[in-house]
Formats: sequence, structure tokens, C-alpha cells
Amino acid sequence: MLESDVYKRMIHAREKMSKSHKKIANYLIEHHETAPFLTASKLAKNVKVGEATVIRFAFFLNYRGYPDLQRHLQEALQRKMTSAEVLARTTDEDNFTENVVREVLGDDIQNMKQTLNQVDTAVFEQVVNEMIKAKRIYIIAYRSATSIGTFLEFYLDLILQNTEMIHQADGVSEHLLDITKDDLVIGLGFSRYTRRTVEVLKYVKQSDAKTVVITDHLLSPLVPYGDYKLVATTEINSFIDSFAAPMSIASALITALTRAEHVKVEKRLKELEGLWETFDVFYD
Amino acid sequence: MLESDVYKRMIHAREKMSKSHKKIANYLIEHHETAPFLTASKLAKNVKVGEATVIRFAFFLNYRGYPDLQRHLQEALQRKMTSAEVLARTTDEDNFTENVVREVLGDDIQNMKQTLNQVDTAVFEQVVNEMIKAKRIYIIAYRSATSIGTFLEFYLDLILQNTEMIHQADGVSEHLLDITKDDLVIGLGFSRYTRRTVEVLKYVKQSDAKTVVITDHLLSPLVPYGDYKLVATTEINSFIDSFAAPMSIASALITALTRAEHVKVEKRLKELEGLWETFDVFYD
DNA sequence: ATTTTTATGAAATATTTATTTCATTTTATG
DNA sequence: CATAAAATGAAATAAATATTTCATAAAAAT
Repeated sequence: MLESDVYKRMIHAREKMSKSHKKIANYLIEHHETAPFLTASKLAKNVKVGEATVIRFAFFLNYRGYPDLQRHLQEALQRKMTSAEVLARTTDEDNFTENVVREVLGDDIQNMKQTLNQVDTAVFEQVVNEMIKAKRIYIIAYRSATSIGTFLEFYLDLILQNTEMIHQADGVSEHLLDITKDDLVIGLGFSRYTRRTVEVLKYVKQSDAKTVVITDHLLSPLVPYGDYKLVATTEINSFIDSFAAPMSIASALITALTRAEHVKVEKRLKELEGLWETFDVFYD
Repeated sequence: MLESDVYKRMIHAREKMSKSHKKIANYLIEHHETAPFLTASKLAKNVKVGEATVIRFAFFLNYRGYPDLQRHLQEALQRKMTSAEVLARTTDEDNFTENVVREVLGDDIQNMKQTLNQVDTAVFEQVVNEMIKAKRIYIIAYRSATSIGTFLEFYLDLILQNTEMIHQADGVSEHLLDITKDDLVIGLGFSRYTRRTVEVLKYVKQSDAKTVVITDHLLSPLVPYGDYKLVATTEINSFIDSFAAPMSIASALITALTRAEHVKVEKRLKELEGLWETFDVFYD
């Protein structure tokens, strides 16, 4: 039986290998992150064997040639990457679309994984810092994106008391006049980007306020107007976008903010707790 | 100044790109896990541009040739990969803000998987049927749950023109008086359940309207008042709940509805498309 | 509408990379 | 320590891949 995983195949055949072959196998295993991208001659040079020996090694493992071996090494690396995710992943077997809920939830899990993989944690951290520093925070979100905007506005205003969303209006909101360089503007826009969102952000960028855009793609029209860009994938097989991933990013922003400022936030929440109790806001 | 990160370089040069170049950039960004391993000719074939254009794209971004661009794409992928590996090792011990995004996204992926596993597809289908049958749809959502309510209201009203959300108000909304047995009421409530949500649902149940509750737990106080119950897990390690999973359920509801009623919906969307064009709602 | 500029892809060419050949060295075996 | 068998690397050849050329098409400017 022929092993499908390259590394297992190597380990399995380890005893039958010549000295040079063992050296090659060793190198491939030790440099599993870089070796899959080397050409045959460079690999030969690094391992200090002849080029031909590298080629023979590929044949020895029953591959059709060096490019074939290389392809398998690269694929194994990618598999490792996804399995390195903290989360036990959904077995792709149960991903056949038995019905719409499962299909959409499945797609959204993919979206979140992709978002997790491509998120730039340094940028995220900077955004949290800007939120802490900001005198006022303005949120720009129109049409469907309002949902995410509402969520952010609710919690940011709860915690910081300095946040408001600029609502869809016929004319341009008067609030835009008030924005100064000490403020932070968060723009939310996803595929079928609403023109007004782009225009407002463009206008805002003229004042010296810092801007954050949360969008679905690095080539989105909002990107040019964001000092910081957070990308959350929203693609599902539907005429709408799904905002699961942006929602998660929003939750992460609020969570990070409260952790960074936990002393202030705890004080504030204690006060609120009293208020909520007085007005019997929650069910228990 | 020349950007070192390939993707940043692409974003920076985005405006100066020709149509074909944008197509290539798009493809590279969307397939960032596979594209770095393609040869120039295969990439050209996938993007449906000439081979030469791909080469030109590499020069355009100031690389020495296609292999150089390819090397940078691969390196960028590896950087992300190793940072994913680092994440795999860091457990909940260190709560530095840098890892909060990954932590929350990871938790939310878990939430979505759990939601996927426990969702009752039969109930989901029934809910979609009730939405189709309903004369009017009312959405009850207060405080943070408003975000999900907004999303549902936006699209349901877009498609069916018979949906509204009952907003948080000091007194009880007058809309409640209008609810009849032909209507559908969707209640949204998650942990720290707002008392008013429960009360309003309780009241609604006295009329003979059908009710759906979307909540985070089968023991939630909303459950007794729902003819249909959809459970979406929202737990993250934070003082807030994350609504990624409920958002995905909402997207699924709208998607299922549009698929079931695609003739009507397509007609409606066609009309809207004209309106949107007239008022130049979308960018591009 | 017409000209000029720019971008494009097919094909030709150049370069790089993989494979084979073959003389030589190493290793295993009696 | 011979001798056969196996393995090796340098060089030659083959194959694949990248780059350039050039005629044509698309966009932009006039």
C-alpha cells in the first residue's frame, strides 16, 4: 500500500534509503516550511548532494518526478496550516448542502476561518488603541451594514459614552462638521458598497480624524480611506452577504477594549448595574 | 517608498491598475492560499488573461519578474501560517490584545459549529414557511439584540414589504395592538435577557399570532413563548455575547426565504434595481 | 468621430529547471 | 582485499516556464 502523506511515505521508506537519500529526507523534514519551495538544484546544493540524486529521490518515493514531490510537500504544508487552527474543524464531509441553514452556517464557518487566517493582529491592536485615545467615535454604516454599526454603537457608547452612529439621511449629517483630528471614524461597508458610505468617508478623511474601515475585501472602495483596515469575509451563496465574521470582529473589538481598559470599564459597569437594577431591565 | 508586503503593495497600486491587472490582483487576494504555487501560465489561464499580462503585472509591482513575485507571495503565506502556528500554542494564559481577535474569532467558530450541530432543520423550514405565509412580520429586539433585528428587518422589508421592528420605547408600542393571528412575531433575546422582550412576547402570545424565538439557549426565558425555537450559541470569553451565530441564522432565514420564493423575489429585486440605479445608491 | 496612447494576447525566444547519461566512487559481499 | 553491485555527481539533454516581440484591440484624448 502506498502512503499518501509525503512525510509518512518518507518515514516508511527510511530503512531502504541510501546515505544521500536519508540526508535529503532529513533536510525536507527539518525544513518543512521552506524546503517545499526550493528547486531541485537549490535543494541539492543545500543538502550537499548532486542534483540527480534529488531527482532520484523523488522517483524513489514513487513520484512522477521532482515537481510532483514538490507539489505534495506544498500540499502537506497547507494541510498542516489549517489543522494548526485552534479549533477542531468541521469535517468537510458533512458539508454537503442538506439544506439551507446548514449550508449558510457552513459557508459562514469558512468565512470566519478565512477571516481568522488573514487578520492582521497588529492592525487590530492599533485600532483598539485608537478607540481608547479617541475623544469621540463616529460610526458610518448604511443599509444592511447598519446592523453591525448598531452593535458597535450600543456597546461603545455603553462603555465610553462618546460614540454615535451617523444615520442614513437624505442630506449629509450635520455631525460630520463636528469631527476633529482627535476623533475616530469607523466606516462599515460590504459588497454592493453603498455610495454614500464611500463619499462620507472620503469627506471625513479631509479632516485629520483617524479612520478605520471594516470591509469584506482588500480591494473594496472603502480601503483607500481607512488609516486602518480590518477585513472580514462575508461571502455566502445568496444574494445577500452574511455578517457573521464582521460581527465577530466587532465583538473582538469591544472585548479587547474592555480588557485593555478593565479598571475604567469595571467601574462604569458597576454604576450601570445599579441603574439596571433600579429599572429592572433584565429578566432573572 | 516601496512597500515590502506584496498585498500592501497591490493595495497601494490599486488605482493605477488596468482592468486585467485588477483581475489578477483580485485573484491573488482571493486565492491567497493556492495562487502562490501557480506558474505564470496557469495563473493567466485561471484569471483569463494572457500570459504576458501576468508577467507585466509582476514588473508593474516592481518585482524582478514573475518568480520574484511568486516568492514574495509564498513568503507572505508562510508568515501568516507560522503566526497561526504560534496561536495554536498560546492557550488562554496570555490575554494580550494582540490575540483577542484570534481568540474571539476562534470562540465564535466554535459557537457556529455548535449551532450547526444542534440546529433543527425541520423547525427552520417551518419558520421559513411561516414567514412566507405571514401577513405581517414583527420583530422584537431590544438593546444589543437590535443589531440582529435591524438586519432581519432590513432584508425582510426589502423583499416582503411587510416587516417592521418594534423599537425600544418607554411605554408599550402601539403596534402590539395591531397584531393578528395571521401575523408572525420574531423575538430575539440573548443572555442577560431584557425583561421587556420577555414581557412583550408573553403579551403577543395572547393574540393568536405565531411566534418564533431566536435565542442562545433552550432554557432561555423566551423559549416558553415561541411556537418555533431557533438556538444560536453566543458565548465568548467576554462580558458581552457575540452574535456571529445568530447573524448567520438570520442570513440563512433570508436566503431560504428568497430561494423558496425566488420568482416573486426576483421580480421585486428587478424593480428595486431600477430604483437603486436612478438614485445611484451603490458604488461603481 | 478621429487620432493617439495604452493595454492586450498569441507566438517566438530566452531562460530556468528537471531529467538522463555516463564515467567514477562508494559500499556490500565473499 | 578483490570484485560486483549500487550510488553518486558533472555534464548533456529534454522539458517546462518566463520573457520579449509584435500585430491588434481597447481606452483616452482631441
